[in-house]
Amino acid sequence: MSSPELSKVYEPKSVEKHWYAHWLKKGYFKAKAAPKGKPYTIVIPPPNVTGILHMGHALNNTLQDILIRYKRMSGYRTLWMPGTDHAGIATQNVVERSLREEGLTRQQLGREAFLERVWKWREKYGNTIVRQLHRLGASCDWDRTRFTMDEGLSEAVREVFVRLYEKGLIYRGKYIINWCPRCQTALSDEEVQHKEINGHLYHLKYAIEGTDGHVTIATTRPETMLGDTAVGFNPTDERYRHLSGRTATLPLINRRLRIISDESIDPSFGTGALKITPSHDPVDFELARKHELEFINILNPDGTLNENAGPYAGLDRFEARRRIVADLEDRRILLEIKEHQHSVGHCYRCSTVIEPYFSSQWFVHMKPLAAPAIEAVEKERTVFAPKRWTKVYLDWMHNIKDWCVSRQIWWGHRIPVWTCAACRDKGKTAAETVFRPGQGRVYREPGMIVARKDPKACPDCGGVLEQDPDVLDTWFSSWLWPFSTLGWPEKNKDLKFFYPTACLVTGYEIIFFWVARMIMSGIEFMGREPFKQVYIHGIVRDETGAKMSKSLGNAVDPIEIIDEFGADALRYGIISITAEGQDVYCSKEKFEVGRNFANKIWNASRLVLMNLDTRKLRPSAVPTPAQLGPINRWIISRVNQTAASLAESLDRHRFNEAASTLYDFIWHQYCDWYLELAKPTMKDRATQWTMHYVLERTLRLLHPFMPFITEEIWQKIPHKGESIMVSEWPKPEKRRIDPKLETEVDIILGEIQAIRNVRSAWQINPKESVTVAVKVAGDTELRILREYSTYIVQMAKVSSLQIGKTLARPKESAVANVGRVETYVVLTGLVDVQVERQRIEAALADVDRLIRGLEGRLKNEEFLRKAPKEIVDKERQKAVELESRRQRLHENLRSLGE
RNA sequence: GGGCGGUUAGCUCAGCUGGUUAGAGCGUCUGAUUUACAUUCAGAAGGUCGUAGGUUCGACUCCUACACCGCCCACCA
Repeated sequence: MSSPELSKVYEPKSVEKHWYAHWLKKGYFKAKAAPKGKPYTIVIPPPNVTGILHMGHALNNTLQDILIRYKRMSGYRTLWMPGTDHAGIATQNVVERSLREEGLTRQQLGREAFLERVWKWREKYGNTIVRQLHRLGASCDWDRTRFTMDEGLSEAVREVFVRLYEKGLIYRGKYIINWCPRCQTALSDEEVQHKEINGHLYHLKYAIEGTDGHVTIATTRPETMLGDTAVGFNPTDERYRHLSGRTATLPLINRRLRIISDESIDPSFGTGALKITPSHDPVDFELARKHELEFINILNPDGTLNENAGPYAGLDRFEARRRIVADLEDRRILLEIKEHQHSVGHCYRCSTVIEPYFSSQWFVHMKPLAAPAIEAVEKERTVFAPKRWTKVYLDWMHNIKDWCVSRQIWWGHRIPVWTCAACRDKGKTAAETVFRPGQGRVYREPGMIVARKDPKACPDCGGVLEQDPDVLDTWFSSWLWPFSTLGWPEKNKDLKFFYPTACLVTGYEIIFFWVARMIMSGIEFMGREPFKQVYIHGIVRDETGAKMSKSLGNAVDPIEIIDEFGADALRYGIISITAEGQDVYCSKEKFEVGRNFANKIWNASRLVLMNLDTRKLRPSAVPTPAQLGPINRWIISRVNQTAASLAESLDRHRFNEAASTLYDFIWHQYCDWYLELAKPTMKDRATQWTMHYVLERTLRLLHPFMPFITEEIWQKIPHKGESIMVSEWPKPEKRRIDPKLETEVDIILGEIQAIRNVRSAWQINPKESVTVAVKVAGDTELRILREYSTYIVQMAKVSSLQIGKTLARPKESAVANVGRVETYVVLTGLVDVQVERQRIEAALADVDRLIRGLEGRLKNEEFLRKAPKEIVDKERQKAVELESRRQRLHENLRSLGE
């Protein structure tokens, strides 16, 4: 950079662009495996290719970048692995929407042409989020960017499918699954969001064949009655026992229904009698299997009713509900409609009400995979932070269900299963009816082939093969992310060096979807859990607590914040409000704090640069302690103390604490106190050396949080090395930490504040100097105050300062008490006795209150006996101090009376 | 139905293993400003830490119950 001068206000835009390009060019983000190095790996939670950066991403990625930059500076071989996720359903939806604007459907286009469109779409828009991450300052190794649909990762998916299949953990089965009629695909249980809905409970009367009687059932979905094949009740239920073995008649279409009894039916719900719809309800499905009932599917994949619905065929499910309710009412079959709140499943991608749907799908049997993953967390080989998520994880894992992995969409990894129609037709039994997953037996169907490489023809008969039309759940590729991105199944150096990763940073909404499954796959395929720590952060919400979303229009756009305030301000702002694991409430104003902070740092640096004689300053020529003097030594001690507490905060993932430690140090200690104290001596070598030492160190400490501004300033002040981002993380220099000195300086700062307080209370013009007398109790204070008196004079605008142990209170003076020091500020002609009396009395009341509390404790035998000695001593000392202050205040009051 | 998180200054939130005179930012009020910064400086006001019990020498902090807000899980036909 040419000119060492800084502009008056920090302008992030050009700075950010310049340094990010520079870092990229220099290859600082690149990770190289080196057998002797210590690895530190983070894999990015791959954002959807369809995604645009929102505040959740900003938080998630800032956290990762802080860790990575911190560890990089600390000497680790860091790899932050980036990439994106093909997001099957979401991406397909987006592309279909754009097709619809052209009046087209994917079916009209056909599978291949549609997929071409998706790839084109991804070429055009898929990089948006990556570019946005650049603007955030993310130091990912971009050359390694992976995509879940690229060649290598697709190979990993195949390999995993086949291995699991060969282990007998993958099978096809006909089950009730969750069906989204809009996306027209199966969903896993995790992809269903349950919402409380105010619905209705309909009581319907089913006639009993051969009698005049009837049975009344209750249902929330009356349209499903068309799929009923039985009626049930609890065997202990006296009301219905007489119906055992009889037959009921389904209204409207007069189907004959068996009447069964089963313990699982709750007699206290509704009427105690249950209509059984095996194809459209998971509970009924189980009952039907047990009692060997008939399965009747009444739905088309798009949610309309099919030919089994008789007169209602072709109607949409909700329209059918209205019509059926009306018809039942007409025929006096509908006895009652009750308000009824219940939870209804919705598609997590499009919010459509899902239907339990009977169909043939591929499943992964999870129990055997879960067992070692449970152990990994129980034995703390993988640790959650905050800890409470451990239980959430374990509960889910202990109750894990088989994973439905087939999706009836086109965008995704095609299921590597083929069927030879000829061989299938020759086969006699359907193997799936006897297959038991997890028994070490491999699932087989006649004519079925599962293969790593696309087979050309049937290996048995040479006949034509047809591939399963379905694709795999997107999470079936994401769960391999920590090792598939490193080249697995190939064995290579990177995989060996960078796996397992150090820390996974993510939000709690994907613990089941992603985190748990990665732990399982990591152990299964790599033999080791994929990360040592899982840091779970909160979700970003708006100021009313609503989840931010584009559709609600409440989203604060991170890119807008970067444009207006700068990336560092965004990063600082979002981190400063992130208490461990707590949700984040976000509004634009929060980022002003970050901008102001950046500006403060900028201007402090300007001041330092304006005064620094960069030609004469030799950072290596350390002044002696005597040359430095107390104030320089104080700030040097402080910065090292700050470095120590910062490292601790970071290691414990207390990011907001780390942020506020830096804020407080830079703003209040370095700027407000040190630089102001140092102003008169800024041309001195000791001060110059100190200003620079502290600033340079501070910039490095701050760099992981605010990478751009720190690089910009660092480059303009004397420094060692070519970039702050590859400079060394400042370890605290313990020998420069001096707690005794800090206590002394604190007394002086308190003294200055006390005088300022008096001045302000009496409205003394800041330009006017005051005469001050300070009475101290002991020799220590006397020494300290004398030693630092020039600073008091300077900072509190004092013209004459008297210090002594036996001073009389000057006439017409106001008094301030701090610790064991009493300060008189002369206010000739200003003192209003009444006002001063009130001030002293207020202070006295305060002291009295504290003394009462202390005395209570010190008179308490048990306290004296049971409390630790240090605490008791501390309290005693406090009591002595407060007592002397009380006396002084009383004296002050008396002297007012003159 | 089970579980989790929250309830602290007007607002938004820190406060980690019990011992401080309970903190910050924003907002409010008082005052300042010919060069580091008004994206600023100095000072101030403002809190019975959701409620009720309990443990303890000592509770914002630990325990129990309750209330309200939010979230997650569960086959509430």
